Amino acid sequence: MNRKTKYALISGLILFAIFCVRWYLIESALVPVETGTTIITDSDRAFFLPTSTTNQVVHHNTYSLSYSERHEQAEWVAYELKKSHLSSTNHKRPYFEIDKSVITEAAHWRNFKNSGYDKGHLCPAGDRRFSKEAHDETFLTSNISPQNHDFNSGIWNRLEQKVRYWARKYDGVFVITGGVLKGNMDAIGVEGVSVPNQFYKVLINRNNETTKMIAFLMPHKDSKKPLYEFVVSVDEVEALTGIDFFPKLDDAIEHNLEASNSYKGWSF
DNA sequence: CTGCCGAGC
DNA sequence: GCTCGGCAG
Repeated sequence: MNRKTKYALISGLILFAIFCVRWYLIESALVPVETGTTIITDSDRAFFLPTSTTNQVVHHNTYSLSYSERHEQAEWVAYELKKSHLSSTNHKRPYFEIDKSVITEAAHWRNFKNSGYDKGHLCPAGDRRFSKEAHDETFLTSNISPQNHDFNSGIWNRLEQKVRYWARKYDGVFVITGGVLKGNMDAIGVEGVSVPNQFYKVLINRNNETTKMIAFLMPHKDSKKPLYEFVVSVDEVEALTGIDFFPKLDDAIEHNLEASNSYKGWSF
């Protein structure tokens, strides 16, 4: 073996080793990775983004998410719902696609086939009707969680409609939503997508001088109860999920608002 | 609105 | 495999 070949071989091995180590670090969530189709710079979305407990954040054009490889779904999905986003345009529902921006590989929709669970949107298609691109972007498997159909089309749907109502009434809200990926959960499909026992939504609205927030925590089952009975403090959702919701918000404001479970200022 | 599924190509 | 259209909560 000549010198040149030896050099090529060794440098190849080193590069391969680096690749393996990097992959291991990403897979075990030891280093943060940030990927996606867009770069968030200076916007409300960048400001209101929660922390990631899984170290894997993906930015799409109209929403961001933190992916949990272990549970094969997002631990949160975050997006702005502006008043101007609200639209009655109908789009054809496309097929769900695997989110290629998820490095550890997002789940295949086949996991949901015959599972008895809906492919429940986290960022609802109904919130992204202002363009075909935005609408289709919600049909990624990184944006869905297994949901009981009665829950999805029932109380969860009612909550999503309430969010649209507030977006119109209060000139936009920022939404963070997901399943609580804790405790003993059922799992579906070959890849074992976890079925959350609870789902949450955290909303914030900032207008001129005032900032207000509200959080909901719901058991994964349908209910006829009024929505306000599911209001909790943001602190409670944080304690449950380990997610820090508004790390960039002024500490004093953050502390007060997150401790409150009052829904004053949010009309039902 | 939220979805699923079967027929037909 | 994909698309259309019907059906259900």
